[in-house]
Amino acid sequence: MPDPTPTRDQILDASEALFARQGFRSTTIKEIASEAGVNSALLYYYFEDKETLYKAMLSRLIEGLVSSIADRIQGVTDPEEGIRQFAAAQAETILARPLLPRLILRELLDHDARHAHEPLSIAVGRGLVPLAHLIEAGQRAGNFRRDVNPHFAAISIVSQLMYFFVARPAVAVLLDTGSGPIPPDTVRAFARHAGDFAVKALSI
Amino acid sequence: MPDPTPTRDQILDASEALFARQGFRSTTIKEIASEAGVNSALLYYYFEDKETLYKAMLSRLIEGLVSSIADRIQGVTDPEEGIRQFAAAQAETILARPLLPRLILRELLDHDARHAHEPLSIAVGRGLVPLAHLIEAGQRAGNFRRDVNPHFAAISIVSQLMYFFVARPAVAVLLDTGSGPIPPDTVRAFARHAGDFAVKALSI
DNA sequence: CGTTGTACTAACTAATCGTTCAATTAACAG
DNA sequence: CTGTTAATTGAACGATTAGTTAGTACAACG
Repeated sequence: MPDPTPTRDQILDASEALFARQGFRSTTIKEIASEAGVNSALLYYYFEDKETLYKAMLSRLIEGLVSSIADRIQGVTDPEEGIRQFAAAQAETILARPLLPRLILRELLDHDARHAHEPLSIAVGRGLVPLAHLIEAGQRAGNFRRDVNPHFAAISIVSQLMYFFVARPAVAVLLDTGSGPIPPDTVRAFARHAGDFAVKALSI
Repeated sequence: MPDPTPTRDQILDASEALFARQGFRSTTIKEIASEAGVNSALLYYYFEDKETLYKAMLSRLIEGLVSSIADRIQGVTDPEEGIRQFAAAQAETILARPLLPRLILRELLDHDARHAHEPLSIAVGRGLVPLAHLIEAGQRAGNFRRDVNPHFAAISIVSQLMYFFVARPAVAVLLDTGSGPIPPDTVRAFARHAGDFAVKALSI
């Protein structure tokens, strides 16, 4: 991990936005350079090639990501409260960086492509572990049903908000929202629903 | 919708597989032609250009899709049973055509790109409507909690299996499955879990 | 047999895009 | 100022790829 410089960060910011919106292959070096306000040759001064730039961008992303949500449920002892917190934290993380779900889903979809970056898939998978532990704790405490696979349940919980954002065009049809981004109030309402949905599904 | 011919269908089959795995931009005309066993210029005999081919492939997909899952819950009167049937139908549909979720998610992600095809997003959104109706029926009948938004709940239900498939690399990390496709038994087990999860979340 | 239309192909064109490189400017130490 | 290194650029190269064109094979039909 090389030292961050202002220009280098501008390039990473630009590539994050464009890769999220358009994907790896549809995003050109010149587009990124233009968005970052620099000459396209400069990207090769800071990064070896397009793929390296992409992976550097994902690495920077992972650092801030894994901690952000997992930390939020670290101190929580009550499993029910932990699940609600998790959903809320997921929603706030995404609201703060709306491009995140698209970036992650694209990476998962392109996992077997040449430019893929295993660490992200692994990080996403590992991000589910504390959630599964929380559910197991609830089962041991007698609050949650024991006939539920904690791993499956963890997937069910994260899937809701992920899909909600990524399937925005379809969700907009159903909710009759406009074509722009989904209003933050609606997002928070859905996050409360998702937490509630999971807690009710798990509780005895 | 032009008359289907064997060669035309071969081309559509090949493009479906390749677009699902690699996305629109990463898939070349020659690749599709090679997979279909024909010369690349022949694609321009049957289709105007790459984008038209892509849209034709999606149109063919939608026809068989919307009916397939929606029909399955058409005759069902018991809402609880309907939700379980929906999850099972979703799983069987995907098991029969494993490329479906990736194709749909890619299209949703690329919705604002040039090659996008609104009809699919609309079809996916509309596919949720009968599910929402089922939940409303359950609420009226007094079986389901009334403090749940039926639209939100419909999203929660479909999201589970969608994410389960699309996030395969991350799911594999959590479940400690290998790198290949997830075993059908595991898929069906998750589908049962998803139906159960939803029913328990909704029931009073 | 000649004509006509359909299915199909090899070879080419034009444009795009990742990448390189020589040259220019900015930063700054002595 | 001067020399040295780091940061930045314009212009070009080479590879890839969507799309075109001109033509061939062949069946149907008169």
